[in-house]
Amino acid sequence: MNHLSDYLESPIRSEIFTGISEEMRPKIFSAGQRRFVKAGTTLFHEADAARQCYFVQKGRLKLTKLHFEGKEAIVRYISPGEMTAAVAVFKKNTYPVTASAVEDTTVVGWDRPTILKVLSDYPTLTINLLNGALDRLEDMQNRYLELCAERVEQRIARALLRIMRRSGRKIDSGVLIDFRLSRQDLADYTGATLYTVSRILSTWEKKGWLSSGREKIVVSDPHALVAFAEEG
Amino acid sequence: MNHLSDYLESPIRSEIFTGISEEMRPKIFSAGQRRFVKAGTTLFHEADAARQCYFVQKGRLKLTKLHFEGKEAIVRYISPGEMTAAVAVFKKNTYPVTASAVEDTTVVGWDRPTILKVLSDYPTLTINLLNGALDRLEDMQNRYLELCAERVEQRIARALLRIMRRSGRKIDSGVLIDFRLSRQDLADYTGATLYTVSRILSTWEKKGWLSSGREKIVVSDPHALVAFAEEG
DNA sequence: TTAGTTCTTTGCGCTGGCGCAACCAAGGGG
DNA sequence: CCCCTTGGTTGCGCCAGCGCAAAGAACTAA
Repeated sequence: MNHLSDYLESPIRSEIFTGISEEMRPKIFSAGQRRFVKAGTTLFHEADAARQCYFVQKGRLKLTKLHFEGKEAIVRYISPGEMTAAVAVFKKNTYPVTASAVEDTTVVGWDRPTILKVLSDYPTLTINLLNGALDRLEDMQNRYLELCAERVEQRIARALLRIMRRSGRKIDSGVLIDFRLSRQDLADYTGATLYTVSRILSTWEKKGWLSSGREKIVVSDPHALVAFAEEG
Repeated sequence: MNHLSDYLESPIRSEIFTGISEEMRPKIFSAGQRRFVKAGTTLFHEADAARQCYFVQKGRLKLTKLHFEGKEAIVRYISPGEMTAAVAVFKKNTYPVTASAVEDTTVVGWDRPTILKVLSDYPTLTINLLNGALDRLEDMQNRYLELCAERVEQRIARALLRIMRRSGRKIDSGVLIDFRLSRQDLADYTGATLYTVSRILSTWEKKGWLSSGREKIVVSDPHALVAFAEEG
């Protein structure tokens, strides 16, 4: 028997602070600036000069890349406890993505001189950052392979599972994805279109695998989705 | 007037050793083991325990990921002066990709304890590794966006340009891609099929943009390719 | 409550690109 | 030199998924 909670990750996983004692963390945070990002607004824009890197305390960020006409791809969602824009620390570059808040979000931001100081005080942090970058690289490579090798239906199944694992909340009827996620978002995340996503979710709803509303999805049978994603 | 050489990168770019004095480099190399990888053979396999990371001295590696039935995706080509499998250093993980030699290749490999020692002796190296990982992440994100937003023709154009920039050699008739690159390889690199790639290269050959033979491509009009890739 | 906006659903027709099949061309080993 | 393997080309049919259009549903502001 499979339990719904088997499909969820532990709520907050600040791998970034692994090896840093609890007492030190407030000191690190106080070196940065806390900032509130209202739902729907933008924290930083792709191609802007990268001045700060951020830690998400509460809420959720959406990282997107825009293609020159119209289409956008969702690169990743950032949950509480994760960092983003590490690029701002090490490269005198521009942001490679746009970060916007899916819901009201609070972040802590450090500018380059500050974070460099912090990193030299706590060398473990550099290693943790590198680990994070390697994780994201691997994740991206996996999604790239899926995009090459699988058809839309499978990719959507995987996307739902991936998002569910990181941002799912168990409720009576199944696992609720606990932020606003539209058909368009899922399409941008999987390289499909809004129409196709809508049609596929409809079929799955009829099969009883999930139930969905406006910008809301509850996965009621994750196991069926997994089976579907794995099968040929 | 555009010169062909405008489209090429400088031949060897060991960003990994930026900030490390020339005298030190032999010491770092001698801490590792030199290894010869015959064309067509495999240096390491996806999912094997990651024991060593590698620096390519000569030749060329192909990094691929295999999907469970059949299809494979080319994640990246590694040219002389670049490192790969940094994951072996920091994570007690498995390799996320397979590395095979496209041509006869020599690498230097370090196992975890050795490279950790080296890194603590030369802290700049850690930063350089992180920089490299961030570059590759960005590259992957770009290709992901392209795969979502563009059609095959454009992706193939971009792929050719990308490969040409890193591995092109100027000859009389244009820029020669200086390793064996089959239609299948290009297809695996762009998420297309062998047939489609073949058809597209044929059309471009008729237009005079390139000339190609068995596992060989010479781009004679890079500018036309750029224009094609950029246009809608 | 109403009007306006934003998100979703679904029918329908179209097409980019896949993939088979059959054939051609270039190496390479003996 | 010939044979055999490996890679490339091209015609043909097919279908997954796109994208328009039009209607419906849910939220929002006034």
